[in-house]
Amino acid sequence: MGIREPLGELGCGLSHALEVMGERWSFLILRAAFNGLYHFEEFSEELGIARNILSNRLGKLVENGVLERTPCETDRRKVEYRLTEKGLGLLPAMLALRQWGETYSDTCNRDLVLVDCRDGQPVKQIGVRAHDDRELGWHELGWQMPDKIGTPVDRHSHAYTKEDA
Amino acid sequence: MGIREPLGELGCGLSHALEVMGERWSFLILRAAFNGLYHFEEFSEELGIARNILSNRLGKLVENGVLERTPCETDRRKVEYRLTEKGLGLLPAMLALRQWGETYSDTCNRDLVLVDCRDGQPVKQIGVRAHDDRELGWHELGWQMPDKIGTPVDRHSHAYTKEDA
DNA sequence: CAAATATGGTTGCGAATCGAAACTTAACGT
DNA sequence: ACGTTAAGTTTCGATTCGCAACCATATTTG
Repeated sequence: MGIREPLGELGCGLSHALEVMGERWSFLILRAAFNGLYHFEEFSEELGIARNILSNRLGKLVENGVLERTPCETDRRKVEYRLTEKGLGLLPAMLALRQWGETYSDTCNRDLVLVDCRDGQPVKQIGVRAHDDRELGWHELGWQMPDKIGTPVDRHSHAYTKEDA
Repeated sequence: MGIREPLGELGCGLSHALEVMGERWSFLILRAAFNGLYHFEEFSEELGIARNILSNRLGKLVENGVLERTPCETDRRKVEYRLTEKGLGLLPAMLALRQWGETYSDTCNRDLVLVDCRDGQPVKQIGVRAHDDRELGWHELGWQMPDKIGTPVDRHSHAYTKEDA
């Protein structure tokens, strides 16, 4: 029956990431946190999310170490949700998603550009880089076992199968 | 009532990306597609996802231009789902998520490393880069209006508010 | 050709999750 | 003391999910 298998059994880090961030609203809450929102009511108002869901998601993000929950010193009704280091580590993933969305949506808002605040120049499109900084496409990539690193991979010689994972 | 507001009203490209990829399983289907799976039964077996949900997700991914659905030439019972250019464009986002998951999960599988298949060297950690390739953290970034690009941004001089968006 | 099998779904139904609004609890502010 | 604000919790109906069974078509087998 409808019991949700944790998804974490699917092996790779992606599954873990999705367990933490894969629910509706999680990424938008994160975006709001990146944009400097701290309080429950701020998230609620900004996102228009139902309060019970917001409560649940914030709890889960805290539980998973993405946000830190601290009662406010000056006003003890308030609670502050702040990004942890782990949460900040999601910036590349979030930005990559955003850039992808911007590239392929014709309706989304492009009024603000993410820039290097030192010089005001836009950041680069996020991509996959080799150790020597070359940009790599999917066809230039392959999976290798940790003990065989450094051995070139004959990509596309075989399709992916369970045995590979 | 539980009617799902499209989320797309939240402005930026992230909302659009989440509308396309934000549902449970979507990213794992994509990962499977990147790993060379083409057919309904392959996805079904690999992921253990319910068939109706798989059908629905594949349909949505096709509808959104991430996958292309083509009946197989040689066996017309079969259907091939292949990544489009738009779908391939999700590689950085997916990899960033995976890397994040690997960094912060202690249980996930690290038996395979993504490498540059030319030389077998692992790819770099995905990050945000300035136009001159410096790596940037969140505190070095700011939002700028398109017509003011090139003007340094005084980050953190003000918190994010609705007016900024 | 008929029957069996493979592939890619669709349908029905119960369980889990989501969403909106009302309610609760505790802390300020005056 | 009284109203207000902040952060949730509860309630309840709507939606979605997961499982199993069923269906439609194409291919293989006898």
